[in-house]
Amino acid sequence: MGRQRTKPAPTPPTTTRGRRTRDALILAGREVLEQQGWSGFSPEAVAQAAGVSYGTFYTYFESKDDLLHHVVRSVAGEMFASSLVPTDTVEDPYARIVESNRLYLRAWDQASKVLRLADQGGAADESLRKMVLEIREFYVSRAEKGLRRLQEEGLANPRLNPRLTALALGSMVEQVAHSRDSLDEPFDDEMVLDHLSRLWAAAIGLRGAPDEGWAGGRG
Amino acid sequence: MGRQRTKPAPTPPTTTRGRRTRDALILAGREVLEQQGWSGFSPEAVAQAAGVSYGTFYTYFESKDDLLHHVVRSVAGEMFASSLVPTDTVEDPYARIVESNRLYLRAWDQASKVLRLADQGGAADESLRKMVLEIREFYVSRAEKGLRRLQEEGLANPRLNPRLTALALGSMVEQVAHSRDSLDEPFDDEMVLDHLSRLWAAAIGLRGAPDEGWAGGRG
Amino acid sequence: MGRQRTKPAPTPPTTTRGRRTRDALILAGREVLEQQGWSGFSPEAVAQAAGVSYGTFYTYFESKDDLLHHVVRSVAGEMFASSLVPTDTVEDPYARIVESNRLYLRAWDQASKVLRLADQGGAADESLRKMVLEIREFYVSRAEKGLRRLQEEGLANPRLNPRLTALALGSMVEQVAHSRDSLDEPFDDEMVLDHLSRLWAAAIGLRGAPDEGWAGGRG
Amino acid sequence: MGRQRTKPAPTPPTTTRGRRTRDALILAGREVLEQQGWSGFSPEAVAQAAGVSYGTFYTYFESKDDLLHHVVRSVAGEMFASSLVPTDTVEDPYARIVESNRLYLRAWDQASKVLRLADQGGAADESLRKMVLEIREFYVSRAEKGLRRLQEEGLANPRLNPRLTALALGSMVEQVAHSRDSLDEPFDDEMVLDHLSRLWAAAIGLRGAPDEGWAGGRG
DNA sequence: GATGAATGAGGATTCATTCAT
DNA sequence: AATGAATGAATCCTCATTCAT
Repeated sequence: MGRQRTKPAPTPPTTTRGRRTRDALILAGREVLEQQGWSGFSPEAVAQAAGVSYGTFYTYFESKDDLLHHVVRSVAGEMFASSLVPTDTVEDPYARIVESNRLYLRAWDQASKVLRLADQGGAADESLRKMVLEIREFYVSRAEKGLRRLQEEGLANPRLNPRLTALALGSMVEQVAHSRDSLDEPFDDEMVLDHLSRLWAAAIGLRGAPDEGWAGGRG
Repeated sequence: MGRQRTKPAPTPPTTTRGRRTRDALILAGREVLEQQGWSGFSPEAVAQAAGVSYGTFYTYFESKDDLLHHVVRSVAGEMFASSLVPTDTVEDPYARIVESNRLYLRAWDQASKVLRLADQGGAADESLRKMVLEIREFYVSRAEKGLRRLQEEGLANPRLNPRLTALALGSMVEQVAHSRDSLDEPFDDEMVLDHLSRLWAAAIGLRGAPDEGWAGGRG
Repeated sequence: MGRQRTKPAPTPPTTTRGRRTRDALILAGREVLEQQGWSGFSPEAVAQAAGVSYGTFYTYFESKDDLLHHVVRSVAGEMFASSLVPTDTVEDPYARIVESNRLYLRAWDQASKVLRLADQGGAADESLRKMVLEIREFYVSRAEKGLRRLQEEGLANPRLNPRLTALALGSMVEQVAHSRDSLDEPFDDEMVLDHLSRLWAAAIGLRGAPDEGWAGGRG
Repeated sequence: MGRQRTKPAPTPPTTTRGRRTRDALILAGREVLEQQGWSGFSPEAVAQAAGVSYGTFYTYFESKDDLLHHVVRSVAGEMFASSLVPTDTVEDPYARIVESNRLYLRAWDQASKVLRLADQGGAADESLRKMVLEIREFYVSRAEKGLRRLQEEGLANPRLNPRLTALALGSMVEQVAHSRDSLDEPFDDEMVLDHLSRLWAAAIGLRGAPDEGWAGGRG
């Protein structure tokens, strides 16, 4: 008797004002998450940070988790967008590594807080974890392809497993990006980028890398 | 003059039975944390996992946070303990890198879940974050010293900043240890250890490393 | 730097409905306290007495103690308000004593339960005790001034310390007001008021008091 | 089938050691109550104050309330004991008032904290309230008898209701005894006793009282 | 759409009391 | 008789979500 009353899933806003409020909430959610972590991430705090009242939150989002998804998706989207910069035009392999790392470093710098949180999941949410894995996969497989090509061209150590190597070196960049702001140490951006790139190049035995045969020739 | 009604911080158990219960709670806390994350980490769940009633929880710990501290401290203690294995007896530099990585990898494998959670802090607890940083620092500075010595002996690339390099390569190992179990991929332990060590050695330009002059001589 | 995660002190209600609910809770708190004492004074009981759910309690009060403060403040406010009745228009000193006592008696009658409880403090709360002391002080110092004037006019025994005397006689009235309802005895209001006033007047040796030279002459 | 298992009501201790422990607990209970009020009055706190372990508490007392009864009974007993000092030997009525007040004041000084607490009852315990009333009654009826005799002898105002008057003046003394230590003011014991007695005497119109016809004769 | 008051299930904590040693 | 660990019902409080205006 009577229709099953499910919660009226918030519809996308139709007015400009609605869209603006919605975007403000997503942005505020991200900020709260970055600055206060899980413990501060409440609908109330987010609404307040966005400058709207508590009730408005539920005008746009089904639940707290719903907002979280939108936040993560937004961050992920940003990462993908930033990675679309074409690096293939660069000819020099080492320069390409530097550019890749620059992008990866910058992207993780922005996103690491939110993505790490998503990785461990408030409610052990599988779909969030997946999203994070997809992002990693995107970068890792790009690095893997790059390495494989270099190996084929005889410019990199062919004895390395491209997948595992890409994973390890990507891990290096990601973790440095993340832990950098926990440090007291004053490594400036360029120095970090320079070292990561040189370590990366040397690790894969890149021909023509800056540190190749660092002592001016081998024995 | 206003008397301070502080909660009487639980005293350490005096009997054997007490100590056993307490230890069981810490262990159970760790297991719950590893298996269920924040969301499952409740005094009740921990007490149940330890096979005691939840009232007993408060016989030994002031609060949920108090237990968390003890869990983290215990994990940290384990990491330090495992690192005390003397590697200095090994003569060959590359073998030493392998051994170091084996230990680090194994240690993080055990501890990474708890430590990552602590890093992001349930209650944004500063002291927990510090504990995690201390652990990292311990390993990083050990790697730093090792690298510095190799540089002095002319066995590693002297143009690398030892601190930053140690940080980056340590990050690589830590992050691989952590992300390994999120992966579908079947890289076995020895293969991972082998690659990480070779990448590490190549990255610092170690003389006599397995991949040195990987193509049997440079063009 | 360690961010302080303080509970967001409930904001005063902005709407009429809110204010009504809040007031109802304070009133209910007082009733519960009067009728059931400490042991019945729970957020749940108060909310129920106010006809709202217990969650609502925390919309307006930080804690049980917070409500207690508001209740006491409200009672205290009432006492002060009731004391603002001008008695200075009355010319006859004895009539003035009677009026003062009538007010004091009535005020304590209303308030004594709550104030006694506050005096002994659920949480040994210093600020509550202070509030009670302030109320006493208000009445005592008023009586003190009255007595001093009578002494100056030669209408009261000048050998009495005005402060100590006011304290003692005020104590008499307060304690009678309080203990009256513990008694089985059927002293009606007017009789009590009459006796207290006559005792008071006689105690300070008021000229022209009802019982002055009670036997129609000494000697 | 088997006896009804009621809790084995603690038997009075048989050994000297047992009696000593028991007494220590009652004394400790009183001290805790005086110093910390209800909120601090826990079996654990009492046991600790008595220097025994928590469990021992229940060797001697059925429950927390049981101890409370014993404490109150002990305080009451002390009050009664102190009142047994014979004052009837004193001939001068005013001197007798002074002596009575001295005893009452001293007795309440000791006992007021505990008795006030008992009066309001942790668990609204009727029997405790009764005990307090009995104590008051004891003193009040004694004062009442004294007043009645004085009235019969033509030494006090016969128009006063002896019962109500005794109640009021007893209230004065009791309340002053209680509130004295809340005060900042430095009224010394003798001064307080002196004023209370003179106010009392004047209030009942005692012939031959110190302040009778304070101005050296009436109109 | 927006608001903020209201809701109550769920989680943390206390503490009087019991029990095994 | 003494000890102190163990128990769990009762209590305080939180916070995601709903609702009346």
